[in-house]
Amino acid sequence: MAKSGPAPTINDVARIAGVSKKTVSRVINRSPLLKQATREKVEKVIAELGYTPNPQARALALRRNFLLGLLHDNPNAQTVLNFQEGVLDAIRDTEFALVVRPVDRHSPAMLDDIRNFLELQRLYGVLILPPISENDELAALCREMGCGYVRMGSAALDEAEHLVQSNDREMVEAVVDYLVELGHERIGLIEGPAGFRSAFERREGFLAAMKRHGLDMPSEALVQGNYRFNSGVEAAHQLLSENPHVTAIFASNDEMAAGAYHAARERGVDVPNDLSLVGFDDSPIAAHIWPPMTTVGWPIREMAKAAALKLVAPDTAEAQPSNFPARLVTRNSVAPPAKKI
Amino acid sequence: MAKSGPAPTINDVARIAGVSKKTVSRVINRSPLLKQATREKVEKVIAELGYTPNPQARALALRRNFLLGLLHDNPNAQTVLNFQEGVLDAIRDTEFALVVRPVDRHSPAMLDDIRNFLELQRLYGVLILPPISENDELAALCREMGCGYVRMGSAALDEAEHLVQSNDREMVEAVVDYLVELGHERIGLIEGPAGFRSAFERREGFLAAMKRHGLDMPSEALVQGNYRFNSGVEAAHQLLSENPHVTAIFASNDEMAAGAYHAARERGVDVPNDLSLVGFDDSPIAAHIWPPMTTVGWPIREMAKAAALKLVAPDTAEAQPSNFPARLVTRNSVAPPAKKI
DNA sequence: ACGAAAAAGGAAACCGGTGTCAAAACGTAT
DNA sequence: ATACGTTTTGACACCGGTTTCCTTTTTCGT
Repeated sequence: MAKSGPAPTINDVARIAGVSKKTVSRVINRSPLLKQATREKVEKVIAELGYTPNPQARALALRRNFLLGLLHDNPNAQTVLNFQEGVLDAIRDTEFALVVRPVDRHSPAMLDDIRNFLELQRLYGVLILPPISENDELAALCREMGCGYVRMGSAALDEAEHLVQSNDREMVEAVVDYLVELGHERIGLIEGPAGFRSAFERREGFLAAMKRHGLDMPSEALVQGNYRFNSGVEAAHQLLSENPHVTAIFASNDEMAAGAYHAARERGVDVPNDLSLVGFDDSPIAAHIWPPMTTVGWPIREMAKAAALKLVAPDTAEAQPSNFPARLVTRNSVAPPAKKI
Repeated sequence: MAKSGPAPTINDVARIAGVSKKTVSRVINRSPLLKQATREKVEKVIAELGYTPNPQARALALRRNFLLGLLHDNPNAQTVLNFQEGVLDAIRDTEFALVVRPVDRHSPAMLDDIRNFLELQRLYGVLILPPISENDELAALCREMGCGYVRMGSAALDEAEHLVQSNDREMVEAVVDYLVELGHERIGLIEGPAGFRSAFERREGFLAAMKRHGLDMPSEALVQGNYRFNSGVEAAHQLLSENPHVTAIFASNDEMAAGAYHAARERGVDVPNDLSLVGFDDSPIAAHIWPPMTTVGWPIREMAKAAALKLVAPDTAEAQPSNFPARLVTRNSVAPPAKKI
């Protein structure tokens, strides 16, 4: 294998193999109309030279590149990283690569930034993670710029072609069913921030299930957080102050649920004996906090893989589902409610 | 602004502005030898057309692209993500983009995988995160392939040009000093896995400080973990069983320290009154666990930015330090040792 | 053995930029 | 007006692939 010096090009291969560029190109692209002997001759030279096609030249000639983008503004690092790994699962051993782009949801220039980014890089397509995946203007921008896109979301945000969906609402209903089955009747909700579709879905699932069970849901039992740890602390304090008879709290994500643990401990409330807690996302903190937290896990890595395949191999991805089932991860933060005094 | 259709090319701009391609190219590249009037004329057309140079064509002509790679195999998601953000800080508003590549340290094919990746993508340069940044073969591979690289590390792994370093050893010494100052004398160590330079540095710092203070360090007070939560649980159990008089434990990272919390709770040992715990990394779990954990934080985002600048703007990066100071983050997992019975 | 169809391979143009080098335009001194 | 040195600008080749279109070779039926 040739070590250093300028990398061999298709011309070098063609010259040494005694064929034309086009023939080499045919070998690379597995064109079927090649004589076996020719193919082998060229392949031998390719192997000897350690030739690899120049991706930039290829991209220019093909008028498309092999870059997938990941747009995210996700408060949960583990989620983002798992997603990256899932995408890599899909594109490993292909010529695609994944470029990441954290964005600032709160910046008024966000859309312009992304437009610049897309213009500059001319990506093959982008994958969009919640919560910004819920931004319809962003999707419109992608369409306008002719950039493929797939959105992850907890609702039917877009056509199946552009969507990989989890069923948050259903899962939250399952959480409530589980708590009710254990005997809980006064259940508090720490919901996520306004404007987040996932927060909306999770709240609606919660309220629907409470209603279905004929349980009372006073407005003081619903407090809003912002998906971050600290807001969970505050929300839990408020909820428990205003509503001391609550025996269980569902928080819209694990960070806030962990905040609720924190608040409970500050108040001397024992989890799970005095108060059951359930989170959502199955992020690492859920497993590492004490006692380990019952939560809802969604198969993010598989979803990421499906999303990437929708872009790079839409034909096979049709076989890939758009809707993914989450599952309840039962650990030790839930117990039957304490007996009334 | 032109909306759809094929993107305008340099030829379109040249034709409409009535100049040659080369002149347009000069405008784009801010060549100083252009008449002001010409420049303005061309700029006007560029603005009207919404023209952006095709990055692939540029990359081909310049024989280099504008892609930075991030190679990592990091157990800590938050660290990786912070690093990504730091790199983005450096390359925002430039034409560079960041492509990520998680690798599997345990795969025997790791180096081949990375070689393929580098050959395929022909990146401008790569940033390498610990622990794989400690792999010298990987650095040699980058050099061999003519790919720029910068390694993050907790020791002098490479020349300054290729290195951004944290001073783990010093910081662990500071941790021990802090504990000793509070009165601790029997301090346990949960070290990281063999083969990790950071684990080595942290252990050496620990042992050096203990020796400096003239403190005894029985071999049972040193237990090895693998940087993961569960190993912290086991290590702490072992350590506390074999060495019940220990009043403080330093764990080589926060995950393992969190595991030690877990073990302490299982044993009915109160943190911090019966046992002080200190971690390393200042990952989110340190702030979210109860009681909040004292740990060592390093300025990963700034380090990432410096690392990226070393690749894309080495002249300015010379001004960027290679060595970054960490700092002790004191929270509530440390207290003076309980009085002897 | 012959002709026609099919298969295989090559020449040249093209993708959209940049580098080289010479020509054109300009300014100034003669 | 002419000559000359500087700025500005353009023509053309090139980066390393792919595509189009056409020629050459092979295969095969009769």
